Formats: sequence, structure tokens, C-alpha cells
Amino acid sequence: MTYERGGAAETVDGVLVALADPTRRQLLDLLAAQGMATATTLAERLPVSRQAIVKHLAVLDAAGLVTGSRVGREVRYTVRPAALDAAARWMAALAADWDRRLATIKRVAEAAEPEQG
Amino acid sequence: MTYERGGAAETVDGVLVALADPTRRQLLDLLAAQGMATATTLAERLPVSRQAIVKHLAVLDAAGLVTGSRVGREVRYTVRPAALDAAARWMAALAADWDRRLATIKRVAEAAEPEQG
DNA sequence: CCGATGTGCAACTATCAGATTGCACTAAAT
DNA sequence: ATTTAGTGCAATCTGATAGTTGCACATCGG
Repeated sequence: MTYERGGAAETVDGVLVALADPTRRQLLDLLAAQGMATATTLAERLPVSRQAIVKHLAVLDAAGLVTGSRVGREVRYTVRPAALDAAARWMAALAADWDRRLATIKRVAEAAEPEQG
Repeated sequence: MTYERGGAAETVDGVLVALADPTRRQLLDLLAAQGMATATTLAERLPVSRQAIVKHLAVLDAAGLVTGSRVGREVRYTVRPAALDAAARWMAALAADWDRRLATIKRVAEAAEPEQG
């Protein structure tokens, strides 16, 4: 299994980078709680400028975690679960793979050292 | 639901930061494939210096994703699935929560605009 | 029309992470 | 004992990124 090449790898990469920042996670929490919000409203709830929020939203958008739609003069952002779900599945698969490998290694080691038991 | 406070949040944060870097993901792939490896041997397989590898391994170690044990003059690193699994579950729960909220919002919106039916 | 509100764009700063190099120290091997 | 291989520590460089401010542009309400 190789996780860097092919298919959903780029998607996962973007999600991981996006989620690595605490401010962006807070942003996602606020968005999920309110269902919808604009950069200006979100900036009122966080200790950073509106422009900082805009940049974070751009990163989240590029990662597929949020989407924004224009309504008149404001842009309303919403959360998108799909990319997050894909990343969660990727991680779960990776953890399962590690478990499998470690189990195999353990079996081999026990077979090679029968003096233990 | 708040994801920043309490319990496994710090664990998840460390894992996300650790996995956000592509070199570290490669490192984890190599470690998972070989079962065990030292910083020196890993540096031979990646286009970065041993010291860079050492720093990455320190980050991964702090995140609970790998662990190293000294054997004579060398330090052998192994992968640890637990923290990764915890992060995967956190993400899956978050995605499910978003789905739930979006479904609720959709229901409310449909109830408020019956002229569509 | 005109003021108020919300966005978008650009320049700039500063901090931090990834990476390098050099050297000292420890442990194995001959 | 001397050489060789593996680690650890420290200083340094560089690029990316989080954050800021200022201003121009669009839009809604009176």
C-alpha cells in the first residue's frame, strides 16, 4: 500500500494540512454549529481579522471542507462532510494496515524464538 | 460538540500536525513496510539528511505515531497505530456530526418553504 | 443619491518549520 | 588501541504561512 500516489491522496493531503491549524478547526466548529456564516460574522467570534478568516476559508475551500456561495453582497460559507469523511477513511485504513503488519511481525518473531514457551 | 477542549483533543492535534507533512507520511510508510528502522537507514531511502529524519521522527514520536528503542548504539523506530486510530475516529465522528447538522438544516428549510411541493 | 456594510486585492511583517552542516560523543569491529 | 559507524547537540538558512493594515469596489437601505 502506498498512500502518496494515486487517487484520493491529494484530497487527503489538503484536508490534513487544513485541519492541522487550530484556528481553522475553530472556524469549522463555528460553521458546523451555525450551519452558515460569512467571513465578517466569523471574524467577530474569533480573535483575528476578517482577512485572516478569509485566507483560512480559502484553504478550507481548497481542501473541499467548506464551500461558499454569494448571496447579494455577502458570501455564505457552509461545511462539506465528503472530503472529511474520505480523510477519516484513509486514516482508518492506514491504522488497520499498521495493525496487520505489526501482527505479522509479532507472529514471525514468536516463530523464530520458540525458546519462550 | 467541541473538539478543541478536553480529553483526546491534544492527541488529535499532534497527529494532524504530524500527518500534514508529506515527508513524515513517507517516513511512516517506510516504517510500516519495514516494521523497524533507524534514522540512518531511513535517511538512505529519502532525499533528506539524517538530521531532518531525526527531527521528523521526534515530531512523530511526540504525536504518539512512532516509538523508538535503543539497541546498542542504534535507535530502532516502530509505528504505533493507537494514536492514528484515535484521530481517525475523531474525524469520522466530526464528519458524522456535520452530516447530522446539515440534514437538520435541510429539514428546517424545507418545512419553512412549503411552496416547493 | 448617499452613507453604511460587506468583499476583494495587495503589500508588508514576523514567526515557525523543514532542512542543512559541523562537531562531539558513544559503541562496535578489526 | 584504533578505526568505523550511529547518535546527539547546536547554529544557521530559507521558505512558507498566519497575521496585519490600507484601500478600492460592490451592494443594500434610507
